[in-house]
Amino acid sequence: MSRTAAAPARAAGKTSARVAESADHGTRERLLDAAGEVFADRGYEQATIREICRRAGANIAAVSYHFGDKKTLYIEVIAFAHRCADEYDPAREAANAASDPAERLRAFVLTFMQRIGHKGRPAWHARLMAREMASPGAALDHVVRSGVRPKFEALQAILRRLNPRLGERQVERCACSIVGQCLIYHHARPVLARLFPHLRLDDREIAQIAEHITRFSLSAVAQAHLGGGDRS
Amino acid sequence: MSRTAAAPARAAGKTSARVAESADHGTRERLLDAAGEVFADRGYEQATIREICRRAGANIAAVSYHFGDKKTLYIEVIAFAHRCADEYDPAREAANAASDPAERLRAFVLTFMQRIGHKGRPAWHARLMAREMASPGAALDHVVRSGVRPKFEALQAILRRLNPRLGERQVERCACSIVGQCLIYHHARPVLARLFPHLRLDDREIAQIAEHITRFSLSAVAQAHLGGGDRS
DNA sequence: GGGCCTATCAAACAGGTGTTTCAATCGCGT
DNA sequence: ACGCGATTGAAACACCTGTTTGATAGGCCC
Repeated sequence: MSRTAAAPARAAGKTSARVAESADHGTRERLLDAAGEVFADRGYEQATIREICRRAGANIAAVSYHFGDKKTLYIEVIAFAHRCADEYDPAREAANAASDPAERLRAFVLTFMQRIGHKGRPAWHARLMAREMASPGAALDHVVRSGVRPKFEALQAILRRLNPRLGERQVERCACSIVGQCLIYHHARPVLARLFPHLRLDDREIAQIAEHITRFSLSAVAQAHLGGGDRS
Repeated sequence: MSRTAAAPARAAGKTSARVAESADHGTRERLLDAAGEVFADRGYEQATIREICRRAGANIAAVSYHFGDKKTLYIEVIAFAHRCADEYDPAREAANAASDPAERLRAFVLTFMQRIGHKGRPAWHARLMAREMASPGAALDHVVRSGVRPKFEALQAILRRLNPRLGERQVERCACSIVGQCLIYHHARPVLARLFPHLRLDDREIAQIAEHITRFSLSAVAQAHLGGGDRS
């Protein structure tokens, strides 16, 4: 019942090697793009295949045909977002690889905040990640493994260089503190908008907030006696 | 169509003044309790009336009868959670009213973290609030006005006493930084669980994390030159 | 041109949702 | 005991969800 032939969905993904740029480029990619936006806006459960297909100008059966499943579509959207993010990142990241740790932290926070804040068109990548972090979906493991963990370890490396006296648990908790400071502007945006009506979160303000978070965290990390727990 | 008589739901809410403790105490309150838990766990859209009624041991029509609507039930659950939280709080808060600001911050963070972390039975209040903060539902305005804003202003008062040289915007951003550090352990719990398998978030660890956040923030707030933006 | 695979379409399907309906039951005042 | 309102019960309603179906074109190679 659930798996009749399983051929069409796989066929589109495997055998269309040379058609991937002519015929497939139309619906399949348009579907990925629309799905990313809808998933980022509404969340996995709340997003409907019908709206995705409507935005992509495709038929309702297109998702079933090209991806076979809503869950599979979601996973491939995550992977697609990942590919897009990866080819946008390494330039900036490599450039700051050699600079001093404080500058690296500043760049890390600024990049994070910019990705979160931008409401612009092709910016559902970060929103999707944040959404997936908040409510675990089908692709959480994949997102964590290849998206979140690398960033987190990069941040932890920066922290260790900033203050070599920090224990491993302290490094982890400082990383959580920094990421948490950034994420609240995404997770609690509606609340913050009501609390602080003057909040606008445009480019200038995002840069200011990133600078605040950077200095806030630099001051804190510089303190050696952050302890309280085990030093592991 | 949508509103036939509207009598039964209102009748239960208004005319049952003296029955509110005998007959109503059974289903209505049991419904509120179950709904709070389900709403906190699954979120508004994902929570089903059938599961709420099943947990409350009530019929499917009970919600429609006692509250008339799923949205109305949700709003009353928020109000109910608020009532419960208010009668649990002022004791602790008043006790620390006179102590020094650093101790007040420590108490604030610890209370916040305990409420967030506890998975225990009657602890869906904070989880509900956090859930509502992340995804704005029907009762967001009410939650912010009477639930979040007072806490936030209390925190800002503490910060002003900690460092009187802070500008107003800086106070706001420091408050966001502190709340953000706490909230990540709730919003991103599944991710953190995968990133740090050793994380257990029991009472002892929550106390340690609260202590970390407190010291982290105290070090940062103590720095005078946090600027970067306007001083407003 | 004739088959054959790929892609799209409208329509329908099974399942789950919030809500309503109407009969049956309970509790209590008279 | 009776009657009446408040409350509960099982079934049905209309709607929306993801998924499947069978038909219909379109391109491509032999």
